[in-house]
Amino acid sequence: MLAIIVDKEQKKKDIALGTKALILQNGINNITISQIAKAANIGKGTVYEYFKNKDEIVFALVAILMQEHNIRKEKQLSLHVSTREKVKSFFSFFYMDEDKELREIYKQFTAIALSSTNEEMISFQTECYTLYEKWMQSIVEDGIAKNELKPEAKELIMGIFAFAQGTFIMSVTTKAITDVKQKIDMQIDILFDLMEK
Amino acid sequence: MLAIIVDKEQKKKDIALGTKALILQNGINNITISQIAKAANIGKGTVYEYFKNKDEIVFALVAILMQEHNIRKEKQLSLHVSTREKVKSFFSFFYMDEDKELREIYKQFTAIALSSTNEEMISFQTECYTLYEKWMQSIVEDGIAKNELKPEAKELIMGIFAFAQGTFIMSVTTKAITDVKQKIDMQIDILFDLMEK
DNA sequence: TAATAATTGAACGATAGTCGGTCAAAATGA
DNA sequence: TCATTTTGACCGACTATCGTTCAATTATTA
Repeated sequence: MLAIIVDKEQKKKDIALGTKALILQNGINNITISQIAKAANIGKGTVYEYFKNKDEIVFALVAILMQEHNIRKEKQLSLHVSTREKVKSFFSFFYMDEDKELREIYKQFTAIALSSTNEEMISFQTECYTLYEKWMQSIVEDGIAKNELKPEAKELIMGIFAFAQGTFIMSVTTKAITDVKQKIDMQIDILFDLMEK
Repeated sequence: MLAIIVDKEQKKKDIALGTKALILQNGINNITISQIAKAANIGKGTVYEYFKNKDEIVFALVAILMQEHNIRKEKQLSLHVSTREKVKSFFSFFYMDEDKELREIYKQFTAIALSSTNEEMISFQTECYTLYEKWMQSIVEDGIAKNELKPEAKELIMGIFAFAQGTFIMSVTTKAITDVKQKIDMQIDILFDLMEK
């Protein structure tokens, strides 16, 4: 009765990852579905069995890479001891060389998320934000419990998240911000100097 | 020698403003050049006499509206006395109802700026950022001179700019941030409580 | 072999961008 | 003043491209 059951989710991942290099090099807006199909070794029509359109491929790709990133990040965070270093390490995504590719995909995804109003994309971003919020809060609460930080720190910390996000966007869209690491680290240092007991 | 001399810059503005409603309602990606031409009461070919593509129209539009906004903002800022209120007022762009339309255009423009690498757009954004940086610094230096603020404030303030930018992006792309005004005002209040002498 | 899943690329439709031509205003000059 | 020339502005039919659909084909399993 049943024929091959292809693991649709796995195949989606394979296709998305197969087009990663192409998307990184040219940007999703500068490549065609035919190119994508060729890169993923499938027919043009097959692309549409798995994705509604080009944007969804970037979405799938960012979701895959983010998930991998989150696993790495969680491990990375556990390596640090001081609250300040944990927080700095958390935001290293925005400048570390090893995350360069993900940043590029994330940039393109942000552009898509800003121009379309896709409920799934919003949910995904919300989930990411909520996860990071959870991490951050546990880091800070830990710091407060250890008597390293003033209680006001809790409110400020999520602000750093928005700050880093904004710094990243501006580093891409202006010439005013060249050294993202310096910018983020400095802000964290100033805030911690104010927040520490 | 010359025939009809149309003020090209003025006409560009007229066309861009003529399509404003259309772009606000549907988003630049969901309208055609033909619709744009019709909205601006010109032929399709004429659009290309003034703009290279659709994205450039959004760029022109955001530039026009930003300029107007900056004039309004400068006046607005002069109405406040306390440094804290000046800073709050500066960022009201991100939530005030009167700036709603500009925010929508700005959102679409940001999406474009993130996906294309257009030197003119980058220059424009850099100029805007530089202008705001100048304003901000003069506000803060004033506060420091009046002995309202600690000298560290200078470094922190531009951080609020990135913070507001990031908050705006996240309010659009997630469900996690609903009240942008509350978020921004709160952050400014906490920071000022720390920065004030 | 039958039934269904998966795949495919040719065909379609939409549209961004081009191009040759038209027009009217301005410049020329007699 | 007025005929002629020049030129900028405007336009929409046309073209090439590309996203998307779908009928036909192939692969797989029972």
